[in-house]
Amino acid sequence: MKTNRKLVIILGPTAVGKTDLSIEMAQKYSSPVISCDSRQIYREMSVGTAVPSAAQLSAVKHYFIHSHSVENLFTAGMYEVQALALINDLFAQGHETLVMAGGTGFYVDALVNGLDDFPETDTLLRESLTSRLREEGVESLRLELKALDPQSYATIDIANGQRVVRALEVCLMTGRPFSSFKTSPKKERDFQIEKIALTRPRDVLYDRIDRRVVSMIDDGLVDEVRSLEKYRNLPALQTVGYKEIFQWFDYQAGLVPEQEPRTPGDGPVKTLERAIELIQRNTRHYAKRQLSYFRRDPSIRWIEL
RNA sequence: GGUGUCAUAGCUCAGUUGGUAGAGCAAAGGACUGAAAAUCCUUGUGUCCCUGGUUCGAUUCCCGGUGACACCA
Repeated sequence: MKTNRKLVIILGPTAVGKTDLSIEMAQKYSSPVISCDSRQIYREMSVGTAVPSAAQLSAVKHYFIHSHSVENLFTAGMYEVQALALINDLFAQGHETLVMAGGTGFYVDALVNGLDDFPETDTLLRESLTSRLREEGVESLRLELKALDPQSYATIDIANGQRVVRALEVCLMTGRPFSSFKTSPKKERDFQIEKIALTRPRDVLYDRIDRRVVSMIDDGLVDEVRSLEKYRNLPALQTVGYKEIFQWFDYQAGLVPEQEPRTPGDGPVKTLERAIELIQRNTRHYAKRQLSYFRRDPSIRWIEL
């Protein structure tokens, strides 16, 4: 049963200009902005995640920006639960239209369609599977999955170590095949959903990305990354803009063994300039993946800027 | 000015004992059910610097040019 309450979701690749539009629309509907971004959610990260400016944050109330800590694992499942609770709350307070914005397609899907109910992740089990993946390679984990859950083995991307670990982890934790959890139909939401994705010509988008990376450096990205050194192995820090600068720190600290660079595109990160180039490149790759994620969703209305 | 080395994909380079070529990176496309800014898969790309010669056939060998680099003056 849908009401005439509506959630407008603004999507698009990184650096396309979602923030400006989301604030404009939020003001139009007297709505806050509900962020849907897997990295801006962390309060320890600002420069490298391009969170909205202080002025923007004070102009409109934002949720899920700087709301969580990198110290605690945050997942799409948690986003589904927390964002849905917030949305229901805001509708109950009388909002008719709510504005959501962000670039994490998986979180949007979790919110819109719902995820199946899997048991809570066991961090230790995951760590042990991940180190097995690193030491033994995918093959061994793959065979174990084939025995425990042939259905998943046939369905999931078996070349993707992370996916194999996840499926196996659920099997081992519950004694049930991972695939047996994945049968639920899409969840119905009792409000309307409108998805709008922004896009720009590729060369314009890439140019915006390149510039933004340079301005992040000017805004103190290197210091921010340095201050997060103790967190560098946490999932939240596996982020474009942070990974590359950590590599540069490692090189400066002499932690990178001097080895023959196999290819020019792939040596140690010796200079800040090189780190910047890599951040720009990896951000372009990221934007491309976002576009490819959004493009398969037929319910999205596209706007070319 | 002289001698030598090199010139191949957008970039760095490999290769063809003479039968018009291939790696990495870049680029493009794709996947995605609790790490998703993560992770994984697929795919091209060419006046082989230019003229002439030898040859059935030259990117490959030879002559000459041009350019880059190194050394000697």
